[in-house]
Amino acid sequence: MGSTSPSGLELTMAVPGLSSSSGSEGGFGCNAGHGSRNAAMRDLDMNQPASGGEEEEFPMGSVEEDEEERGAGHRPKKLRLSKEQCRLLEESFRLNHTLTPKQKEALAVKLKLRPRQVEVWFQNRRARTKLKQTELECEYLKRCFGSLTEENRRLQREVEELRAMRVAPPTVLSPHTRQPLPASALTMCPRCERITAATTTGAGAPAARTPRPAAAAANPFHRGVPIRR
DNA sequence: CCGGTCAACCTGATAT
DNA sequence: ATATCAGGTTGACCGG
Repeated sequence: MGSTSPSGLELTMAVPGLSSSSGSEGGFGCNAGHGSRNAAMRDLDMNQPASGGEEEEFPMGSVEEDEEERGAGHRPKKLRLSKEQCRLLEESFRLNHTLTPKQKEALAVKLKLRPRQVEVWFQNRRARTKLKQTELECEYLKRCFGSLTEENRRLQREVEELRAMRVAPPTVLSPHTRQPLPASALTMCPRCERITAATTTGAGAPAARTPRPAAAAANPFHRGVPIRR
């Protein structure tokens, strides 16, 4: 739908290429919710006894009022936290994702909320942060899967081509004995792209090399991987 | 505390 | 302009 995702969650993700956000902006919902949700509209909610003009810092209707409604058997009208309440909650969440009972109490007093409401807010915030993070990880893994699948397909094709070509492995002579080495004893030097005898001492001393076949460019032996048969 | 869920509330799109 | 709808957000609750 049209709504831009408002969840400006601060996410830390152990996923390459997905660095966590700055965390400075936005926070979780509240007035940031639904993109352009304007404050005028928002704070005319049940929290506000319709005070015109400037936003009230901590709209009441949260602490005591809903007790009766709860008793009456239906949910109390939904509380909407003010910008300021959200800001403070976000701020303390940034400092700490969990609250000690003392902190909870203090924050509740400061925000004119019940400690239970503060507690619930933190629980929801943790849960939704985690959810968002999981979604990101999921996206990342999907991309990984995609590129690995593609790579796999490519390699399969290469194997098929190779099989079709039926190329004989190059003959490499031992630098010591001047006798042909078995293919299993050969590796491809990734640096110089030469086939070397794996057993050769003296780092990468290039072995005598047979001339490249015509299709050298496409020669799959030149991939920097050990050559096996 | 967490995960799942409910339900109030909000927004943008579309129909009338 | 207004009503309606679909879908997203978020405060609250429940069971484990």
